[in-house]
Amino acid sequence: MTIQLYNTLTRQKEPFRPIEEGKVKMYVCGPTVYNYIHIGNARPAVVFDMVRRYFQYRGYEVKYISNFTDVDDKIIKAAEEMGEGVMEIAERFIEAYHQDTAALGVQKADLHPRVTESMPEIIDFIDQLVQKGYAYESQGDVYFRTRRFDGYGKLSHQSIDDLQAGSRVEVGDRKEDPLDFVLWKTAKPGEISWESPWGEGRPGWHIECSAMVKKYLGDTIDIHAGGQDLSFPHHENEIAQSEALNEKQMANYWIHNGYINIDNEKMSKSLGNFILVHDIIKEFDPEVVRFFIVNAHYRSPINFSDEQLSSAQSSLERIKTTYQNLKLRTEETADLGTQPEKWLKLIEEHRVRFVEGMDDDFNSANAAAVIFDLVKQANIYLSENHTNEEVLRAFLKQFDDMGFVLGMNLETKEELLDEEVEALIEERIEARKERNFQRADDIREELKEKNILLEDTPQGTRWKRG
RNA sequence: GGCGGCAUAGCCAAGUGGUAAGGCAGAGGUCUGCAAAACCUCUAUCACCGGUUCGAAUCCGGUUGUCGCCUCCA
Repeated sequence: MTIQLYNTLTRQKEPFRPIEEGKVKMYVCGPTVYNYIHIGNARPAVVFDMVRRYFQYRGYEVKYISNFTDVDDKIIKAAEEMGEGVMEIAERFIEAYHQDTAALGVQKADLHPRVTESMPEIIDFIDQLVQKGYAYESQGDVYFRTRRFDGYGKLSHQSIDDLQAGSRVEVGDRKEDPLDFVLWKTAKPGEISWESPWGEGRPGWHIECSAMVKKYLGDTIDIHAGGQDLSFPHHENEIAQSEALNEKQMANYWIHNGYINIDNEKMSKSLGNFILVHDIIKEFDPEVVRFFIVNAHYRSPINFSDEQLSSAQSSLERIKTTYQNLKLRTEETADLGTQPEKWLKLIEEHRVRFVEGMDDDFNSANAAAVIFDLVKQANIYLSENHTNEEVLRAFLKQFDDMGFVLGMNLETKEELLDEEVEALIEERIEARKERNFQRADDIREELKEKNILLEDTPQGTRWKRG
């Protein structure tokens, strides 16, 4: 089976065929760093991390690049408001980005190139477009001649005339045509700027990705990804720039994640209805947030609410409890289970179903359903008196693999309890042996107030944090 | 105005031609000293109308609702 993925370019699912056997070159548009990231920004980070993990799981070598836009109008504005330098602001929020995404289980990209570190390539890119007649200088700005590029609109499936008919296309008096977009902006006095053949200035927003993709991954890459709102105009413009210059298809597959909504409306910085990852992880475990995101298909819009997160929390708890119980049982089981073959076969069937789910355009919602099915089977198995170590390990291995792909670490950190609590648990075990249930219940109640929940299982008393 | 998505149980969410995955919540039962966890059982004909088909949530046409893109945005 090959992996099928929905290509925005063709609007259909296509089998994935890499440019180079066994390898995936992938570029994901990263954030403009002038604030903490919100949940909407977190979604592409999480889902494309999952895509990357799945390719890894399937044995591909993935080269994954994600940029930082560290100079642009919004950062300049933020810098003015906060009375800080542009570079300082960017640096601070890049650091915060790494912290927040790491909390969400996102692996770092192989490279996180920044605009300010790619200036020679960007300038060179623009220069070549000018030489080829695809761009022109106008009072220190440089614009792309949109109509010159034949395929314009092929990603967003809009005809160039429809776009022009849209009333919102900005008409700049420096432009030859309202559809033209800026590649290089001349600097206002005092603004951060770089030298160029067209004077002091800085890059327009779209050119950076074209330049970085070319520099780090080449003229044609396998997958270019980003949020749905980037498909137009950002990705459309990237295609125009790159393909005008390179005369090769920029990316074979374009994939876009759906929005995160609040009260059914798109979460966005400009609407102001956003929730920062930074804040939400004070309330919910970051892995709950990740599970919530991964539990829906990446192209579907999802509504964000505390209620939904609580639901995700309970769901995740179910998986973890079973995983824990499997672990516990391996420590004390003997190899005397009956019919191990039957169970090993069943686990294998779940493995196959999981792969089928993920192969189908990274359908993690279906993949998650497989996990829950396996949880149920594991629970049934655990209720048997005799278990077999090989089977238990096979269950654990399968959960580990699926957890890796979805980015969930099912292992709980070994936490130590303080001596006082330790002693109370011991006392309670004794009390129960003596059938002094009153005392046992009192202790359980007392520990509950300390957020430590006790569970009496056939294998003994277990505790967990509430 | 142009283009596109979505509409499945109380909530969330898969399913794109053969009679509705999974999770959360709820009800009943089993197990347990009790509780927790777990297991078993129960809860939908898929917005509406019409068409194609032996057969449609799934295809086609229309209606309604809703969201989004066409402007910075993940």
